[in-house]
Amino acid sequence: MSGQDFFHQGDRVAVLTAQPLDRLLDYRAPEGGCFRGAFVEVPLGPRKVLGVIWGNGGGDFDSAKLRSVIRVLDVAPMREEMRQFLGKAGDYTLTPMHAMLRLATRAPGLSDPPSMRKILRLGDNPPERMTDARTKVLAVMEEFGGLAFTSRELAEMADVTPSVVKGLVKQGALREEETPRDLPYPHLDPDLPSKDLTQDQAAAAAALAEGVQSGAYGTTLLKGVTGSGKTEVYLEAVAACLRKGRQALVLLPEIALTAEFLKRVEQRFGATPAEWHSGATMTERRRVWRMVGQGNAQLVIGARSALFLPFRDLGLIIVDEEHDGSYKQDEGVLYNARDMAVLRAAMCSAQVVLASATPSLETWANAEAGKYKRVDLTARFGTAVLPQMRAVDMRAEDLAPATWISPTLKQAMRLRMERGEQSLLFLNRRGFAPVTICRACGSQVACDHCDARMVEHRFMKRLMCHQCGETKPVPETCPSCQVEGKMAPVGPGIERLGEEAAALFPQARIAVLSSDLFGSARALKARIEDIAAGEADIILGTQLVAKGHNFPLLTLVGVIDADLGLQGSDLRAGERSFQLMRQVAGRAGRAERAGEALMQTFQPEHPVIRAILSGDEEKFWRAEAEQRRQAGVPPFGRMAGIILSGSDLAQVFDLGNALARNDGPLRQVGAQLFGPAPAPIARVRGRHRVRLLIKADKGVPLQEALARWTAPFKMKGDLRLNIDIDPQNFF
DNA sequence: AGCACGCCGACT
DNA sequence: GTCGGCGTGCTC
Repeated sequence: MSGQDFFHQGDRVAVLTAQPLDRLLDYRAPEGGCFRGAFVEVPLGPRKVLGVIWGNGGGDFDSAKLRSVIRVLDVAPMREEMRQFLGKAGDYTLTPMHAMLRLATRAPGLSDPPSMRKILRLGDNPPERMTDARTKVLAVMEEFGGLAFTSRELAEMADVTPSVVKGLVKQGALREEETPRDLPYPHLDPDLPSKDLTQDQAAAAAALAEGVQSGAYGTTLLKGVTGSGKTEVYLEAVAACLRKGRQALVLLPEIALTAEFLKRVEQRFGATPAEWHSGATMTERRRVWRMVGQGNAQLVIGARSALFLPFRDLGLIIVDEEHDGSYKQDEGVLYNARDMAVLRAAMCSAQVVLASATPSLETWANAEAGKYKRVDLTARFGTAVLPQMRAVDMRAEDLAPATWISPTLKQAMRLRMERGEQSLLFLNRRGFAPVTICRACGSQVACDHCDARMVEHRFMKRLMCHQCGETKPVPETCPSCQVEGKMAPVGPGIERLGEEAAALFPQARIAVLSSDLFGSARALKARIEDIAAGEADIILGTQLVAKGHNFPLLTLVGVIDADLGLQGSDLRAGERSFQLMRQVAGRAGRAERAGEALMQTFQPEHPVIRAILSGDEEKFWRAEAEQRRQAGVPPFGRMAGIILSGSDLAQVFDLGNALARNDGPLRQVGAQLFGPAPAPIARVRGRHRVRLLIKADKGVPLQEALARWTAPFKMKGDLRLNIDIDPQNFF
């Protein structure tokens, strides 16, 4: 601990604001003084901004010019461990502190006083004249005496008009009270009966609970195949955490999954927990933020940004589907929520549970090295069994041009149709056709703003760039050679696959699940529920369907192009294909019927395909780990990506070359520099992008070297430099 | 981030 | 003459 924790009026204090200044500003402590960590409002130029008392003032600023903190805000002060967490996370990701503070204050109305509303309590004077309506109201008050209702809520619950309630208030039978509008979340009861756990599950739950009870930091990989009851198991860890009186956080990769998850929490703990994600309303966000800080929210279900909520006593973080790519933020502050969860837990002596059927190689290696504990769930819950996995060798299949469903797969689907079961076809390509080509000159339609091909979306009758979202009509004449009527779609997208399936099975009910076909997460969720209830015979899906939805009638999964993602220079391609296919295969046969997974591939002897089919995951990971170790890449070496962008390509490249010429600080730590080279998508929204890649041995102070290296470069005009530590895609 | 200051072009 | 373009720099 450095320095004092309380500052008297007039003391010099250093304040961190969310304004993009790369230093703290000194102020005088306000009337009444303030504690370190207090959220305050400070004058900055002509404005008032939010800040946090960070510590003693530095002193090199003219004291005559010092201004005073305006006031201390009425929210829980930032805790010491949170300040440390922000500092370390900022150091790790090379993010300036003002941006870290912004992450930690993503709630509206922090500088407003807590908003109030009128609620009703039982008064001292029973009403002189009793009526039926009045009896009903008072009965409700008796029954839920401890709870607070507004007059509208009370009237609704008692099934009377608001004027009855008003009359009772006037008589003094009820009295009005001002309370904060942001109410504590309902109490969750960890001692409600849990679902029956198998022996395997109970043992796993006990192991996790033991960690939580220790009250110390620890990370555990909870590895369980789809349907093994991971959720039930880690909810027991949550129960242990709640019993200890500490708060818990469950991170989910996909908003669409939260609704289903909330139901399970309610079943287990008797009430709904707090929810934090981008879709939440302002009011909800404000309530969550404040209640979490006061310790009045025991459990938060959230997206990755929930990691930056001001927990009062966080004891457990669950990262569900920890391998999911969406935990890596790829815009603004670049951080990986999985790694930040571990960091935050270490700072506040909490436990982390990384749950996945197909862990990331990083997590697998950490468990292997003994840095993480590992708990395996092997048996599938109930009577469900793992699907049979089989490759369909596409070289031997007789396929008509512009079709992608092999006879073998078709036959398997027909069988499901006859049995009244569901089939799912997986193709990770949105739209109708990934390429539109001119049959006269061979040119492909590209985006005008990016170096990406335009993807045809037939349902909206336009071409779309998946990079920037730009759309244009499908051209009649070739933009390149002006020949008319020769433009043709090439390759399959999920929509086109839908047409093929409809032609093969005209009587089947076909559901296409692709993110761009749904306006809202709500609509998507509703559709998924319908499908789970049997509202479709054939389901076609992109990435979306690989994410843990439960379809009881599903017994066949067909992977249309298992080779997608195997090729290319992306180091993680093998890992990703493996995870995706295991996950998708796990979709089949979750209930009592046995499932089957068919993978259409042109290279059935590829090690990744073989590892998936063999079902020997450990073998796959060991081989993959060995490859990475030899290449000296994560998790056995360190990497960082630099993305330079700007509207003028020459300027961007000049900067890249200047950086490469002056790489002294990098060479000092033995790091290698690659590039500059055009980024794979070299242009996004009219901005040119150039990429540099840095590779270093594990254990070198890479961040520090990067900071020293890039600091001398001033960004002129619209030039931007972004540093991505541990990049996910290092093309 | 905002918001000032400031130094050049085309208007009432 | 002055209104206004956005480059540069400051905010305790």
